[in-house]
Amino acid sequence: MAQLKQYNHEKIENNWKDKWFKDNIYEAVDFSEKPKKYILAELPYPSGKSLHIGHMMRYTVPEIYSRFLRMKGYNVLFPMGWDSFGLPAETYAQKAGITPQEAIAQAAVDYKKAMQDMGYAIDWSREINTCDPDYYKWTQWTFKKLWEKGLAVQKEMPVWWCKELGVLADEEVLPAPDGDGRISERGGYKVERKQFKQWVLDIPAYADRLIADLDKVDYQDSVKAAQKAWIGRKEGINITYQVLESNATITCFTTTPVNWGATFIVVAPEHPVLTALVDKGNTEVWNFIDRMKAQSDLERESKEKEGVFTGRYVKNHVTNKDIPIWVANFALMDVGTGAVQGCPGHDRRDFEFAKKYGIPIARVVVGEDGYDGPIENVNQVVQAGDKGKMVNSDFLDGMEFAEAMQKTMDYFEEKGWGKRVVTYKMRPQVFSRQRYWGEPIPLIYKQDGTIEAVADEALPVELPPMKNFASLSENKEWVQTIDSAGNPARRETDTMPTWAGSNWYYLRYVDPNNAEMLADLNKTKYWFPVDMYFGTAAHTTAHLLYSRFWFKFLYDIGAVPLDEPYMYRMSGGMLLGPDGHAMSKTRGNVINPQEVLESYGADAARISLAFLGPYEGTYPWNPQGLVACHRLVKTIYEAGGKVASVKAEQKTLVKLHKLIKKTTRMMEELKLNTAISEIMIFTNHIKKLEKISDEIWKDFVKVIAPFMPFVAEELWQEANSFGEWKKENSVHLQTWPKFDESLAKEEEINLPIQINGKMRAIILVPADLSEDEAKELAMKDTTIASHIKEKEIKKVVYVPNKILNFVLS
RNA sequence: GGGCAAGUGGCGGAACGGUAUACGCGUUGGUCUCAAAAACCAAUGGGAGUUGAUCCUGUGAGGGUUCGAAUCCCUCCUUGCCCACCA
Repeated sequence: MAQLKQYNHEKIENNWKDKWFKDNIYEAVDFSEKPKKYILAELPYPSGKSLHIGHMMRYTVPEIYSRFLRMKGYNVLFPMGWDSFGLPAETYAQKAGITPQEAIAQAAVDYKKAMQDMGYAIDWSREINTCDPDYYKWTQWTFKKLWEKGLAVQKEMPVWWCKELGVLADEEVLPAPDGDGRISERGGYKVERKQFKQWVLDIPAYADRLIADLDKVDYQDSVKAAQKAWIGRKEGINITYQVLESNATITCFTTTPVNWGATFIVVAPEHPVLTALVDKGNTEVWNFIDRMKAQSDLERESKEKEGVFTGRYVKNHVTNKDIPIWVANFALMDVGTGAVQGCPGHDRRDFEFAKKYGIPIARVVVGEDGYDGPIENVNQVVQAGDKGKMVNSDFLDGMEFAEAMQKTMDYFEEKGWGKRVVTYKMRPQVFSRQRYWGEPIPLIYKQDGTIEAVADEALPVELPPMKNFASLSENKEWVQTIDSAGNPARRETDTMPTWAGSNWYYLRYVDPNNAEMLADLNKTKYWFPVDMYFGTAAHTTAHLLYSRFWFKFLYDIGAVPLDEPYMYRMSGGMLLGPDGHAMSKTRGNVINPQEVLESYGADAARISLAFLGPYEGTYPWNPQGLVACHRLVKTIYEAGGKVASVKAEQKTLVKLHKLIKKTTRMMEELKLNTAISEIMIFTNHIKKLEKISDEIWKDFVKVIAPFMPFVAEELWQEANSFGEWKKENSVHLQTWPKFDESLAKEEEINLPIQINGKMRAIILVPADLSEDEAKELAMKDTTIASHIKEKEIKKVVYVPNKILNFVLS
């Protein structure tokens, strides 16, 4: 009589959690003989009480994958840490009425516990925390190097500002409910645009390398395309115009050969040339400029095109006509040169503007439709970059658009009117926040106004504890310091943005306690590059790009031995609420992971998350799926009661080896959902058996180990009758089972028979038939025979074990 | 407007150019039960039929390549994501 087993997930999970943790069974060993795999998942920023179920979805798949690799014989690094600086933590602390330090200390404990409850195979000896002074010492150190190399510079930038809260980040600002301007998310105060000095990182200096080195890595094409699009490299020409009756010049950037169609110039309201062009007394123009300056880029966009004529002209080099200079809202100071030559005949935006203000419209490009008559409506505008031929453009006439651009640039350079340039859409990235909760920027202002870096020995510049933690500038005592000469000086009170610490956290994992440098070069050499980087789709552009920049910089200063951190990137979607909408408290569709774990256990939670679909997808949470997964775990556990030392039954053996073969391939391809299907199929088979051979059982338990680590450990210990816990006896340190190709193969197969490519019958035949044997057996099938009758067989296509196709006349 | 994905049952999704819809959910019927739940068994793309061996049709639409297409190619449509008055 089979032993009756009762599945009690709570008991099983509590039994193993602590044992695994105490013995750190998932330790990643530096310089091990085994080949290494570095599996990285984006670290969470703790901004709530504990792990969200969305986090669990993001971590469970990489974690199962890392377990598989460990069992496959790799020395696996699967680390975890906390991205703890920045607004989310600060906001959470404020709501909870505690300091960010307290909030993070508690969150780290809670998040870690939640991950242990899920059974995550993390080497906790490598845990890092970006707000730990021993960590941010090196974030500051790297910033100092960036500053020394001239890659961190100060720049006047428009920022959001309000009297009550000071400078605010974009995400802290909301549109005002009455539609008039913006308000702060917290407090609802009126927010305005102001120019402030900000630290920026000159990431565009690395733009070409960031594009070129994509060839060194193996990201998906879509990820590479996104990286390139974000950088936005463009080749074009800067054309300089002399303003008539003035010393001033205006330089316009263009990528299109449409100078014969340029009928006006438009400059951004912030353009410095305006002071030279427009008289102080010209209130119409200045009022317009002031009104535009008060708006943000965000507000200016999506508004109707609006502009004012400055009263000045330039001469178009090629048409020799005087063309007017306008100021308009759609010209942006930080795109190109802040001035555009308006070519309304081919550019929809210029067209709308010209139409509105009665500026002449000239056609210089003919589209594929060949239409070259007068321009009456928007549909006749040939867009830049479109395939088209030049007309009304002197020596360019008849040329293709792209060729004409090259010729135009040659011509303008020859004449000295312009110069070829490369521009990037990517701009220097703002790197300072006027907030408390971030890494202090390790610079000081001397009495004479010059800037000096804090000495290496004085790093880290620690964040002083503050009760009211709005901004460091409020801490007068901390701000006062002395410079290297011993004179009074003032500390920089800006802190770094959230993404400072997350630019290099993956490096620290290889050597988390190093007090001498970011990470030992040999350890970095051993573990890097990251073999697989899992994260959310939202981080595939900016985070990936900025951290690649940061890493390249570290390479340039000799702090790391290679210049690309990640070999492969896997971007995942979101977990939605059961109703198919993003989880939110207001919708009331938030899933509480604690309840899931209590009711169904970690093993069921893990597989239900991995079973939803491929990692890349976005899925609604499926409560029924969870129940089904719980049933699967329970069935497997109870089947353990039927294990006996009996001879392996052939049929089951074949199914086992097919299971191993398929799951191995699926795990390698990261198709965890189908791997779980295979486990279900095998489980459906063994639950019908009277007795299960222990040899088969042990291999099966190893297969399920990465997916359901708790129940697998329990069953493994039982099956081997291990008494007292020993680390080396853990199922998770065993080797992934090998499959026997001859066993994984069916002896009899269903061979589909087609007539003219149409499926007509399936016959059960021995595997690996010759074509003649297959033909003979197929002919015996009545359906096939009736189809063929006396018709002539023109051709036979036979793919062994796959298909037999008769082509009839 | 640009870039990148993706369109398969009632739903999540399977399918190295070779049996379309594996696995799971849901639904329906059955077993068990006083009854319900749970569990188990069976059926489940649509249609026709002499309803247990058959046929037609079917992977967003339309073409093409092929003995054979969800899969490869072309055109179009739709959806999602990212970027965007980008000069």
